[in-house]
Formats: sequence, structure tokens, C-alpha cells
Amino acid sequence: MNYWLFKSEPFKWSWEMQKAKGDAGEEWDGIRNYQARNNMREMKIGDKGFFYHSNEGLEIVGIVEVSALSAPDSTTDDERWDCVHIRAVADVPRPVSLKEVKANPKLSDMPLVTSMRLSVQPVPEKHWIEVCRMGGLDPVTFKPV
DNA sequence: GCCAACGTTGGC
DNA sequence: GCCAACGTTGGC
Repeated sequence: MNYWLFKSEPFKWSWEMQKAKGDAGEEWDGIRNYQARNNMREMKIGDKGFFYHSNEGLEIVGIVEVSALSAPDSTTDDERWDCVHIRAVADVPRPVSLKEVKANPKLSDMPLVTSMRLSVQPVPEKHWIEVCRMGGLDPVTFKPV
């Protein structure tokens, strides 16, 4: 199992909107960056991810999982772009802000810090566990702790 | 709203 | 294949 992080501007697509989709999930469309696309192509069904609010909020607010493998992006005819589907799994009881991530020495090499502009990024397991701890949830069951 | 960082495009 | 110009992202 691999871990990822999905960025979204809440006024375009928020965690509340993602949750409203429930188990049906939603296509993570609109990605027009090769590195982000390549990350999605690496994803497998059931891989987990953080849902991060960029621009406004600036915090990790939820846990998602990959519900469909990367396939052509329905919002474009350009064959270069494809994307996965994700569905909401759990709230982060205490959202973890970018500020907190940056302030934590254990997370100094997290892609969220080092690859600021990458909108779909990998999360090393050690970072996953640490962020879950900060957010007040179990890194495996996603139950509040 | 500004602007730094950085990815992409296109002329040469 | 280099690199300048340009566009976009995203923190502040």
C-alpha cells in the first residue's frame, strides 16, 4: 500500500463536497502536470491519501482512498491526461496545518514542504504515520485516538 | 493581490 | 537541446 496527498482549492472542490459524494467517489480531474499524472498512474485500488486544502485553509482535513485506477480524464480530449477516482474515508479529527507540518522536524523532507507546487504527491510512510498522529487518528483504522 | 517558484512552450 | 518568455500554482 502506498500513500499520497491530493491538493484542492476548497472553493473549487472542498472536502465537504468530496464527502457528499460518499462511496461513489469522484474523478480527480483537471490535473495537467506530468509529475502529478505519473503519481496517479502509480496508484492502486485501496491506496490511501490525505486531502489537503490549498490557497484557503492550508491544512490536511481528510483521508481518502483510491477507488478507480487512472483512466482518461473526462474533462479533456487530450490523451496525455488521465486520473484516478477517490472517495472520502474519514475526517481528520484535528486538521493538520501546513504551518504545523513545516514546524515539525520529522516532516522537513515531506513533499508538501519540498515540492510545494506539486498537486498530487507521494507521502512516505513515516510521514503518513506522523501526520496521522498529529491529526489525532489511527494511521491504519482511521479511528480517532 | 502580490510575487516567488517552477513547469511548459517555442524560437533559434 | 538550450534557454528566454510566459503561464500557473499557491503561500503569504
